[in-house]
Amino acid sequence: MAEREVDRSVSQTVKAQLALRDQILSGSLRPGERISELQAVETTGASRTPVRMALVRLEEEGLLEAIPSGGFMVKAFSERDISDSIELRGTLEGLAARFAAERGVSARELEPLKECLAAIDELLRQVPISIDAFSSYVTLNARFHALLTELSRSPPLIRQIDRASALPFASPSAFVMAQSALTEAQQILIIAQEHHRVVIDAIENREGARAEAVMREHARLAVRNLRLALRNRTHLDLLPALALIRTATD
Amino acid sequence: MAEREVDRSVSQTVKAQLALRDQILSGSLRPGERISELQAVETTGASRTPVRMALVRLEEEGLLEAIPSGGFMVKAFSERDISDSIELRGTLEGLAARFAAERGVSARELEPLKECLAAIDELLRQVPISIDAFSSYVTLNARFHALLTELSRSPPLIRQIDRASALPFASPSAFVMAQSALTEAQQILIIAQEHHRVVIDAIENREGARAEAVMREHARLAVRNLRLALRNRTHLDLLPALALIRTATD
DNA sequence: TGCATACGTTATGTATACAATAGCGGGGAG
DNA sequence: CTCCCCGCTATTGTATACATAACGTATGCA
Repeated sequence: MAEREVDRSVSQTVKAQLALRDQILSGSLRPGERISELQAVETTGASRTPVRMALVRLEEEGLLEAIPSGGFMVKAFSERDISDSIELRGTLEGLAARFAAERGVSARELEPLKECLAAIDELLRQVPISIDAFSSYVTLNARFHALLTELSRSPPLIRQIDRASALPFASPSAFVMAQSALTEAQQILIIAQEHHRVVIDAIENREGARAEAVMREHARLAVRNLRLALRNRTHLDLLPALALIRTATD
Repeated sequence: MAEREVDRSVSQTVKAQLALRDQILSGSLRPGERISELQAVETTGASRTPVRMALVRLEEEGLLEAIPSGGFMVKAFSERDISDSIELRGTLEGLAARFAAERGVSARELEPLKECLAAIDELLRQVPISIDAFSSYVTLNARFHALLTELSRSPPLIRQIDRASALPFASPSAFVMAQSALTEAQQILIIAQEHHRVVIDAIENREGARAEAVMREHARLAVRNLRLALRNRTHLDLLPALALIRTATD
């Protein structure tokens, strides 16, 4: 271990996990490909023990699959898997929105969400939206959804939604992007923004059923757009997550 | 490792995971208590590496919580956490039922579910139900729910439901039991059985919305019964899972 | 020529040794 | 008497050595 550079600021396990996840999502490791521990040790700089812990975590996270005879391989997802995951996440977010509405949320708690909303409005104002602005949108959208989830005040639900979001394709906005050119995508984002606005309103007025319904519709919109996107296959380069789709069988 | 008895039929990691889960659910390890690796090594018979892997898996499973300064502790759950988890699971099962209904299921696939149903009917016929019969019921009920989940044909959803069920309190029937004496519990089981029957019927007739609704109602019933059960505190000895409730704050 | 078996290589599963850190207890000083 | 600091101990994080099983290849026999 003479030349091994050890970064003590973060644990080796976390470092390995991040590095491996990166490799998977960037496509360096292809779906179905077996992950060699030895190779992972070389590329991550950690030793076998933390690498193995990282592999276990990534398996639980859903990115890897255990091979019966031993070791792990990168999981492959069908288009159906991905659209189901989006709907799944939407269903859970719907529950979160309902919990938030039923349990009551103070105006102060809604503040950050409204700020988020305003920031997104600002981004969507420019037509056509720029790539940079779109990238900001993705971040803000993720923030909005995370904040919304928090409003449920339900740790088990929040945890589960995190898990469902772990697979990167759970970010609906990225798929919207895939659909077509930016100007067309923007129209869809504007509809999505409308959903965001409605869910806030429903929560404010403590209308649980409406809050839930709109989040589910929100996900259904994302699924429809994913379908279209995969037909068109434009801007797919913006979607590292789609590198995980390799299976033809559905 | 002279005296170490190694059972080569299952991996040490799995063995350790099962043993630790058992200790947690049986209450040998109390919520909030730190799990010592060394101690776990002694009680499980595996060495530190597989024990650590097991701990990571149990953390991902939700039974353990990582301590910032290192190590793991047994997670504690509030009553709210548990009822939310039941509702969460019911929501996911509702989605599964809807998928099954919408995507279509052959009569042959429904066969095992109907057998399960019949077996449960048989058990419920004797009044009052015996403890043994109740125990069989728990098994059969779990089987029914697992089969139903499978019908969705959606690997991501199935996976997520498994995760949501990992926490043992997700088994609604066990909570029903907690409510009161067996004869009273039996009445509730009969209602639950009616739900089972309706969901099968809805799936057969491809009524997605109805299938989903009944599963959610099924979960809501379980939540109501949990609330009652915790007021009455009878038969709690049948509920090892409740050993996980320790927090007074909700 | 093709298949089966045996051997070797390689990778994973397991165990343990080593390193570092956090928590605790004791002792000293204010 | 109390509080703070230093050092020790116990426990986790990391690295590596060892065991074992699987896969591939080569060789021999049918």
